[in-house]
Amino acid sequence: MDVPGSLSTALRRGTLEFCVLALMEQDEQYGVELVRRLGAERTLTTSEGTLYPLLARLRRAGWVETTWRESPSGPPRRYYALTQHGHQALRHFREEWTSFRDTVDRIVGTRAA
Amino acid sequence: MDVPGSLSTALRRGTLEFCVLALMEQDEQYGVELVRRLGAERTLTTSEGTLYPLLARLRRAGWVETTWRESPSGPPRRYYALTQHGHQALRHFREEWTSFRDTVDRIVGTRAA
DNA sequence: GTTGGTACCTTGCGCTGCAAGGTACCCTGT
DNA sequence: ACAGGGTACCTTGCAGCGCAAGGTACCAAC
Repeated sequence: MDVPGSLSTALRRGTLEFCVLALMEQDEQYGVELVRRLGAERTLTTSEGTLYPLLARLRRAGWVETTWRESPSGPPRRYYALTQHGHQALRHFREEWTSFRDTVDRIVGTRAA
Repeated sequence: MDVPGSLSTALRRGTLEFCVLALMEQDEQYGVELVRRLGAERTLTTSEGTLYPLLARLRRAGWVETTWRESPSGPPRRYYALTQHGHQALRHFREEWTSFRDTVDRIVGTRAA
């Protein structure tokens, strides 16, 4: 499928994970809310089929902890919050991303003004 | 393997392809030379096992054309040059990348100064 | 008690980067 | 002539991630 969005799809790889961490940095978040917030970003729009396996990986990596909480209306939600390792991973990503971004900008000639 | 480079590995996905196109934008290039030039970029270092399949995809996509040329010393080289479709794809990527980059910068808080 | 909304998760697929391995050309030295 | 090292091309099999599609379950309202 070469739909226009497929380019973004490839770009998301390896980045989405840390965007999700960043979204949980301030306050704990639950799955559907994360899908909604990512959906608000054209280039990060994704589906539950992507997000839940991703969240499971974050849990297995020890980067997030989860807590079940009642919902004001509807089934209970599983809330995700960063652990210390999660904060550390996010810091590491920020360095790695900055370096990567600058390199790509230089090579493809899209350096920010 | 969680070697430090594995983070970059994931980031490369979907970007490396267009960095290669950009490297061929001015002058035609051959495989080993591309590996060398990418190797000079810490965050883009890759191997022939990555590059040759990638170049084959670019050819199949009609983004590049190739020409065999004699080498001053050693076996002949296959040179790659962008087609019109290749230039178009690169232009499209520049827009997509810029948008993606800005979104990630905003969300993870790494906006360029 | 059925319908619609919310919320969680899994399965199977395709694509891409990688390590490792393989083939072949060319020059130099013996 | 031929062995060895450098150069150059390419393939195979594996692993990881995003995705579409499908599945389960809770809750409120009618």
